Amino acid sequence: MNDERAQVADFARSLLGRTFTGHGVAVRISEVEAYGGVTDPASHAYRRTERSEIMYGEPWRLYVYRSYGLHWCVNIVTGPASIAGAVLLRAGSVVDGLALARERRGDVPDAQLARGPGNLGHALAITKADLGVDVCETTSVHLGPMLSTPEKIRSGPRVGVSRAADVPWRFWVAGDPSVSAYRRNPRAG
DNA sequence: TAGGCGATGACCT
DNA sequence: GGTCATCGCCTAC
Repeated sequence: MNDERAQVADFARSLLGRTFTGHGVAVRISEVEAYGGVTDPASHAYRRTERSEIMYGEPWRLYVYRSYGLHWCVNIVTGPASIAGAVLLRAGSVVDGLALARERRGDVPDAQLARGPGNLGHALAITKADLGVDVCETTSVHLGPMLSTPEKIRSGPRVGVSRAADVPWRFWVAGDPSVSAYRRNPRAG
């Protein structure tokens, strides 16, 4: 089981530096969080419900959910299906479609266009309509190639989760200005 | 069927 | 540093 959990963390790290395109805007991924599925109390897949069902299926699918009624958060299902792992895309820097991203996000500094999971989803115009798409297919939402290997990857506790908050499964590119600030969930103890 | 709560972000002091 | 908007989903009744 530990090996499978390590796979999810490796998957998360491997996404850093890759591009992710959503409806005409592309970002270079700078921050992610890994969720270990059935063995991870912080994961939506910890309980198998209709919503989390997609994480028990094929890897490379998009899992989109709404947070606090306002924000769309973007996850990539990693597999293996036996543990229902997924990786949350938390932040990135816009590398293509800058004008469109600015239009969607309004008057904010470029480094903040896709800073934080809600903002990233907004900049890429990801909604529930994109739930379940295969990100390896070159459609309006897809995962692109590695732009450049990140020089230094750092890790730390995940942001905002109230359970298993001390598991260091947040990974980010050191020094990247688009990485969001760490904030601990007040319920995490 | 009702109530509680959250993998957030923006704005306030 | 603290507060709050806002609504879909999950759980308990």
